[in-house]
Amino acid sequence: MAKHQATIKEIAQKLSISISTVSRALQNHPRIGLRTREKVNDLAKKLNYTPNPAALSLKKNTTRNIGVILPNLQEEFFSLSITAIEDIVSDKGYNVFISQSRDTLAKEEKAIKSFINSRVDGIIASISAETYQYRHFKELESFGIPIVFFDRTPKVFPCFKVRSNVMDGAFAAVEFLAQKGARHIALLNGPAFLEISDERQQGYLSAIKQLGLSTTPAYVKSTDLSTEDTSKKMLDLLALPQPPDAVLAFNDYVALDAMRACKQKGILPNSEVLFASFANLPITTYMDNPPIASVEQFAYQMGEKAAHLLINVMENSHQDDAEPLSFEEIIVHTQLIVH
Amino acid sequence: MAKHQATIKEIAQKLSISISTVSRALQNHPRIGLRTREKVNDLAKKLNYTPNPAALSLKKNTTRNIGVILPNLQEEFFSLSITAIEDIVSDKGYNVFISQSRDTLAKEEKAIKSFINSRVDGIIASISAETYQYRHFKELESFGIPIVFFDRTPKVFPCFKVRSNVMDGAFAAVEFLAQKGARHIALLNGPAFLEISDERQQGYLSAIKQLGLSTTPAYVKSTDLSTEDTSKKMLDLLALPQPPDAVLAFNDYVALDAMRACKQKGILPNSEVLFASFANLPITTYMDNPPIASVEQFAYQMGEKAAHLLINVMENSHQDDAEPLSFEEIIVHTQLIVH
DNA sequence: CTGTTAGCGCTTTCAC
DNA sequence: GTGAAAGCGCTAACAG
Repeated sequence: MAKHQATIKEIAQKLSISISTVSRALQNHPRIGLRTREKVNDLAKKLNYTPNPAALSLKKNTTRNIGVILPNLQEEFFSLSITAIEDIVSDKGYNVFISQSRDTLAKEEKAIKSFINSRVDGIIASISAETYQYRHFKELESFGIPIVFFDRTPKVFPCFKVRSNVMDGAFAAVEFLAQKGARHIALLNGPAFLEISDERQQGYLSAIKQLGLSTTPAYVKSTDLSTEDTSKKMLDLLALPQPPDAVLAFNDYVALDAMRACKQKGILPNSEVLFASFANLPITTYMDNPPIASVEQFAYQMGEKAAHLLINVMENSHQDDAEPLSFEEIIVHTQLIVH
Repeated sequence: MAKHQATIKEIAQKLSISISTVSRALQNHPRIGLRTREKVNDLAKKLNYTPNPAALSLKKNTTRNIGVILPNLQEEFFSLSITAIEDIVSDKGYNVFISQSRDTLAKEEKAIKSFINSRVDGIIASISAETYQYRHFKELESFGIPIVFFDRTPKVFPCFKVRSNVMDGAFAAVEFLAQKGARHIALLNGPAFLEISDERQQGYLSAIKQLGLSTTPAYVKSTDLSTEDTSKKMLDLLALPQPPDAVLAFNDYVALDAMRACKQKGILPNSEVLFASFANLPITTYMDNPPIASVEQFAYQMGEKAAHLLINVMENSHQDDAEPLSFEEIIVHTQLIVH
């Protein structure tokens, strides 16, 4: 067995025709004789020929590879969305490079650098909990590499995004907690420079207001998403003169960490303090006492949308004549799931 | 901003020297003048030059990309191990393509095909629950693409593998269950064509024997790892004339599914039927009633070993003079963790 | 110490 | 309908 992939040249030699004829035959070029075309295709199949992507890449200045940067794959939300991305783009003949930032800016920057060096055709990213500046993302522009942000989208700077309607979700969750009797509802939010933290806060505040409840700045905490910080912030809430009787958490993991902190203080989650959160992860269905409600964010669908959007942008930017697509924001609806 | 990556040619032109001089300067070739070398390196840095991987690939017949095929990333075991793989190989300048088989043979075959077409330098794979034949893996050989199997390794066919010592783990788990008072211990095992299912069974049987307990073939079930099949097999166990008072499950997810099936039958897991399992996944620490013990398999370390092994094999196979490495099997120790 | 050249695998004008 | 040749970006003999 030849430890070797067949080339167009070999096919040409074996068939005593020219390389260009083979190339054209393989592409079903109309001006190639039917007989030649068949001969070539047959031999190609027999030799397991597939074009060398490096050669194509050099020629077409495109790699058919995309990069995906996620905070971490241990979170089911992200593993679900990368599954969707993989499903969509592999259908279109793209391969997926994976890179986890593990919620550090440094790794995120490294990932971007590495993807630039690899000449990926595009990137999908969900930013790290530490990311407060976007220089590394801006750099992509100078290389003409499109990027679609996904779920954890940056504030201020205009870009392609796919995120879910967490404002509505937050509103619905607060409403539900109030309905369950809560009067002092706290928000255990994520990092402040994330757009989706803002959205949660807006939904939270507007529900509080509309329901005639009250809140104070001390009821709104921001965790860096680490177990330690989440615990700390939860304990801060519990130490308040008037501790909350309900907490809306940034996501299910934050809720779980916060609930554990409660238990350690001898406080029963969901009886003394109600918990609601975001993501509605499948894994919580195995828990005896999960948050009483969670805002479903449809991770898989979000991944699909992000993938489709990126493909659109990439295919568009390939035609030099076409105007660059203007930045687009896709908002996926949410749905409060009561457990 | 030029939507364009700098090339060696541009550098050469701007510096009025030849392309090969630039190439050599960039590689710090000894026979290049210090002044030239500095000039080149400075300009390269200024232009953000990085070599085009497609060109290198064509030249060196190597892509610096590896492929990883896993059943699915939702399982924390696999997301942990891919993290390790990523950490190790990216350090060595490799990129990671990801592909999930979702426990189907068809997707696994597709992934292999796609990786062959992409000319990956090597593959790490954990086989699907359906994989009973290895033709697709064997095909890699004819292309000289090395593969390292990982955790879910195939039986019979010789290859590079990294797996954990689940036999010892199974033994320890059964011993623990017996110590907790169990006398009728069942094994809810994984797919039969997996080596690691065999190992579990051997450990289980030898512990049963050594402890003077008894078992019957009806106490040994095999699930295809789907929630449905696991439920069914658990219900089968419960329907036995003498239902087991303890179950050793293939992994934590299987245990959780089985425990849920018990609850649905009104049977309290871990009081009427004790559960132990494999993997010891971090997520179970959030559960109020997880399996009472789980065999830690050190997913991250296993990923590291697999990555190191693959790198060794790849770097060795590059030197045509070198003998091909003979197949090697790395066994990672396990440790029973009591919850 | 540096330049010229061929070639990795492929597409695509340009020719006939 | 088919072939010759240039070129994508880079490395590595071979020459000097």
